[in-house]
Amino acid sequence: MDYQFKQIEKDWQKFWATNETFKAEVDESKPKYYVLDMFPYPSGAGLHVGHPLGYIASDIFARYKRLKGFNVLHPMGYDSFGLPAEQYAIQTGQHPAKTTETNINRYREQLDNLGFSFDWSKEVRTSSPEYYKWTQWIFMQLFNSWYNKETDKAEHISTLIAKLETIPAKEINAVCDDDVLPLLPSDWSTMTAEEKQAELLKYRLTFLKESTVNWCAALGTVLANDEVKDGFSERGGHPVEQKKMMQWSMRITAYAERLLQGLNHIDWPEPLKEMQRNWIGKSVGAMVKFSLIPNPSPKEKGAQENLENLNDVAGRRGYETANSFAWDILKGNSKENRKQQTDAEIVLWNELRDSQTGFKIRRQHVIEGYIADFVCLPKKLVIEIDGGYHNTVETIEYDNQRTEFLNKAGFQVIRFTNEEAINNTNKVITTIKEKLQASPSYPEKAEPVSTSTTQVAPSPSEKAGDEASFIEVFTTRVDTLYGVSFLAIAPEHELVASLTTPAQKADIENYILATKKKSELDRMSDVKTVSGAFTGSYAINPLSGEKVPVWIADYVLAGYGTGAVMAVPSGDQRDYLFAQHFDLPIIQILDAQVCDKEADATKEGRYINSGIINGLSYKEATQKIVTALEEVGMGYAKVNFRMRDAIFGRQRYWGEPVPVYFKNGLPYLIKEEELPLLLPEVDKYLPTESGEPPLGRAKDWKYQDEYEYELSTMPGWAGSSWYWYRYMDAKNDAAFADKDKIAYWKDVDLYIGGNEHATGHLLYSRFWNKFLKDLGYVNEEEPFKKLINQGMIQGRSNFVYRLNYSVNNLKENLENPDEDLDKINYLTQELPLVFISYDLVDKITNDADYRMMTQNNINDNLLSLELKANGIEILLDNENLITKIHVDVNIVENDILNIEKFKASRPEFKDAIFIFEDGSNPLSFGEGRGEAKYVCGHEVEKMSKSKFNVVNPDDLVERYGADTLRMYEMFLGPLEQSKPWNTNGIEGVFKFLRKFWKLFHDDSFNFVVSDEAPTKAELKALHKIIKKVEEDIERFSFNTSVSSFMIAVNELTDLKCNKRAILQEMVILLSSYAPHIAEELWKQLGNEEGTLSYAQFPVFNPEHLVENEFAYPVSINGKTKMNLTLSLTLEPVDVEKEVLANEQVLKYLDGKTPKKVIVVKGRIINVVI
RNA sequence: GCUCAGAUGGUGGAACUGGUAGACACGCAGGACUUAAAAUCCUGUUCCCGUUAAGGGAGUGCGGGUUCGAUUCCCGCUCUGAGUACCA
Repeated sequence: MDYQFKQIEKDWQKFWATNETFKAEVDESKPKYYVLDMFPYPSGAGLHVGHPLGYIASDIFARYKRLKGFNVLHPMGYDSFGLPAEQYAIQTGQHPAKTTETNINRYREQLDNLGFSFDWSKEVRTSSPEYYKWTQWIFMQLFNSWYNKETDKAEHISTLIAKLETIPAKEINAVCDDDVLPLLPSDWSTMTAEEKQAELLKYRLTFLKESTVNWCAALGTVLANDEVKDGFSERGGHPVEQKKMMQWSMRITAYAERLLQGLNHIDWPEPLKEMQRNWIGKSVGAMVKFSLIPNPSPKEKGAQENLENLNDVAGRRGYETANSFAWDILKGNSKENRKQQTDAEIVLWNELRDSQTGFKIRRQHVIEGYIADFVCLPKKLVIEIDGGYHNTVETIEYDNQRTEFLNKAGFQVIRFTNEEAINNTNKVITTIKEKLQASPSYPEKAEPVSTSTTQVAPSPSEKAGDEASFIEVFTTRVDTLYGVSFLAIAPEHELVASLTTPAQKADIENYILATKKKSELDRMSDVKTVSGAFTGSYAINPLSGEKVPVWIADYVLAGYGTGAVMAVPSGDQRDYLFAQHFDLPIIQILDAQVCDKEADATKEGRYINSGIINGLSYKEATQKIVTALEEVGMGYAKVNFRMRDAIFGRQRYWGEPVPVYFKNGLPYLIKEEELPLLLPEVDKYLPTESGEPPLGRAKDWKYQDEYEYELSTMPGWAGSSWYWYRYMDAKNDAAFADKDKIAYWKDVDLYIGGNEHATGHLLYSRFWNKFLKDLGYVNEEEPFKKLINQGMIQGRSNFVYRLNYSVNNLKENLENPDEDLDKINYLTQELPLVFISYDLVDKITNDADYRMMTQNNINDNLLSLELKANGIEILLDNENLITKIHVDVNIVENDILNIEKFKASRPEFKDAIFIFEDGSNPLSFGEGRGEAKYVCGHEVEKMSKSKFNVVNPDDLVERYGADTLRMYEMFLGPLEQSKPWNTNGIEGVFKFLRKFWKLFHDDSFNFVVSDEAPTKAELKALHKIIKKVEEDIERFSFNTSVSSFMIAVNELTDLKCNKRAILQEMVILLSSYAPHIAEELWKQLGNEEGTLSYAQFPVFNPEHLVENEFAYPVSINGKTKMNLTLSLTLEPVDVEKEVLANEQVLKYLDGKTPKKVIVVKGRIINVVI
């Protein structure tokens, strides 16, 4: 019989399932090997042709390792909690468990179709209670643990309590929240149980904390940072906003350093490791304090706090802000000022008080951060008396700004000098009276006290008295400290208000406003524009003592480091641009630095202009500066991480319930024996009316009928962060996996999956693994020793090109317009669509003659004589000539459209006509005459239903069989490389398998294998492929071994080889790639059924490849000219003699003597002339 | 912008430590078998010059370099893809 792949594949899939051929149990006599695929989320769409790529590769490897004598664990399961099932549940009311079950069954069917050697007895589903019981259990362990920096590992919370009982909390070296109390053992002992519980929460590895989260209202859930793209949810593209919520978090930051270091010891693709490094974002640097120079106007100290209210007074509504606090301070200041009045003020006050002018005048009155000497509110007139010091350029400038500001606020300002007020009091009073009378009246407004309290107000201690005396910055280049020419702080920085001098108030205010208006997106896309504003304040460089200005700039992020940077224009490009733009100094600090055009961040050379480090190198300088800073208490070395703690709660139904209940607002774990905490039933999968998560709908769902359970569920990554351990012992009821089994299987030797998990799953998994190791439950520091990212399979879309035309029905030419028009409409409606072959698209677009010819042709063929007689004409639409339409790739073969199927695919295509590729016959009807073909265009796009480019593996299995599909997917190219799917080459692989089958059978398909001894050539062909396949699999180069198989089979076919000694070995070699056909032939060869999977991989014998002759390529000056067959026993010297004696070579030499002859034995000969 | 990966015929790709570039396969062209089609088999297929042949020349994104010899190593550039986003 011919190669009957359908029957063969069905039979063997059944055999493997019934006999549990691939069941793996602990077997100390064999070395273990663990091959794992990143487990799938069973979506409703099923598998497309891209999904199995990694599974096929891992399956080949697993089967290969079995043949090599390893005990292979190769399991599969489902990450079955997740959003899509829940979305579907919300839409249809179906329980997500039900749809999940349906989807899993479909996945399983598709996977079974491909002949994978999974040990299905170990299948897991994260959504089954037997599984999530242990996810909850691990959560409880995390809750009961803290991170001890001294031992550098997680420990049970009891060791922390023991410490709190004996030593001050300050001496405990823990990773914890910022706000832990500085407790003494005596404090701890007097605390109530609840107070203790509240305090311990700040140390636990999973903890409740108010966090800013990415809230997606449309999805009704919180998203992780990596689920948000440009302010929109990755899934569904809904807007995401920042919202403060009480959230469960995981203290992954405790492991930042270990997660980083671990990367150096695992065999993962470099880009993936790089992504994790970036994500962790370690920067080694120093904290440096810059002292602030007190504000130039102590009189108005504190006034600036009220800055933001300016907008209200000026009639512009700014953002809401709070400043009752500032108001109080200012009032305090103004009272202070009244006690210290100048003589001039006293004189004037005597004339102005008690409405002597006819208007009520107030003195030392606060107007939006300024204290006016006198003011008449109903007339909005300010009277200022300038003291003796009001004569320098600066103070004049200052006064002008002050006037300008008050004008903006709607006030008129008149000024008198001290002298005028004292010596010419009457004249001054008259002027004031005149001014008052001339001014329009305004209703007197209430004192401007804002009531809003949303803005974070600095704490009182920061403001009054010791108001921030320094700015702290984080820097990774502390060696550049002498190159600092300004400080830049984030516009949101808490010191902005107090640093701003009155003169700069308007500038700063406008800048902050402008910054706020810019959306996140603008700020990201508009990186190049330099912007900022000067606060008017100065700070002091702690080592050089230089005075540097403090600016605000939006390139400084409030959320990173301290929200302030020391700007070194010579070494940092952003600082450089900023300095250039605002004309700030650029100080060169290294002799090797070139910074006349742009910043140069070099660490090379010796320091200049750098005080104590002049002449030193980078390393010495860094050390010296840190030491110097530490000595004066102005800085210290510090490591910063970008990674934040992971938020661990989702306001969702379809996830693991958190095993926690609340008593008096504090969280407590349920008892371990109460696990699993089952997901309760709810009537709807939506939030409650009060905005609580769906679990809030569960009826009578209370712990011990009394206490509220936690209502959020765990995020998608919870279940997948430890699943590889569950596979080791999937059914265990007493532990997440048995200790002995964990000790045997250890870790995953080969992990294959897509790189979309780079910073999510793979980081969290490593974190949980390290945690479980700290507690002694597992033994390996890293869970996935080797990891391969399979490339994405993209779609390859096909297109047809519709020619657009219109009908010109010369209505006015008709004899009987109404009647004829009906007829015409009827007839023209029948006109078919016209499609033009892809290779003619350019021609018809650019070639007017061809276009005209085509139009005539269409007219001739499509219009009846009657219509033509009536002046009806078809006109090509030159404006919009061609419409490109996606066509289902499944009715296109090698870019040639199957016209029959195309016509049947949609009613409007039924009568379509085609302009075929041959062009000689520009318009062809029907099925294509003779050789005519309709060629489709193509493009690489995402594989998706809407693009009609989805290829379903089931269809290909149906047509060619699983073995062919498996080999073809590998044949497509290197596993790691992304590539578009194209079914075009699959025939070649199918032919190969049939050819292989034929080696065992005669022309009438009778099984004919001979027991004769193989020839030398046959052995050579065999051992060549043994070597090649072994090498290829070991380096995961599956595509090249498929080619080699083809070469081997071609060779054996040419040799007409049907020797058992060769073919049986070939069967074993091929069995990991094409297991079904191999099993069938193995059986036909007379072997026991099912033993193939555990047969011995053929042993390579190099003797069979030894040659005694070699056809040396001979090059003249490096260009290959000819081949020369010589014995391999000849040494280079003799080879050279032979070469130079050769006639052909002499011809090339053309009488010249070669300068040099290079001979590489068994490789090449090169003659240099 | 930064980081990483990549660029080879009409197409997918091969060439592993520098040693015959284009293996293997698809497609295409021609042929055999067939009443015909499918299937199968055979031949050719990097480009250019040479009618055929013999033969010659160019050629692995571009420009240089190292070398007897470079797809492979080095320097500079262009383009494509991925990740990241003002991280101090």
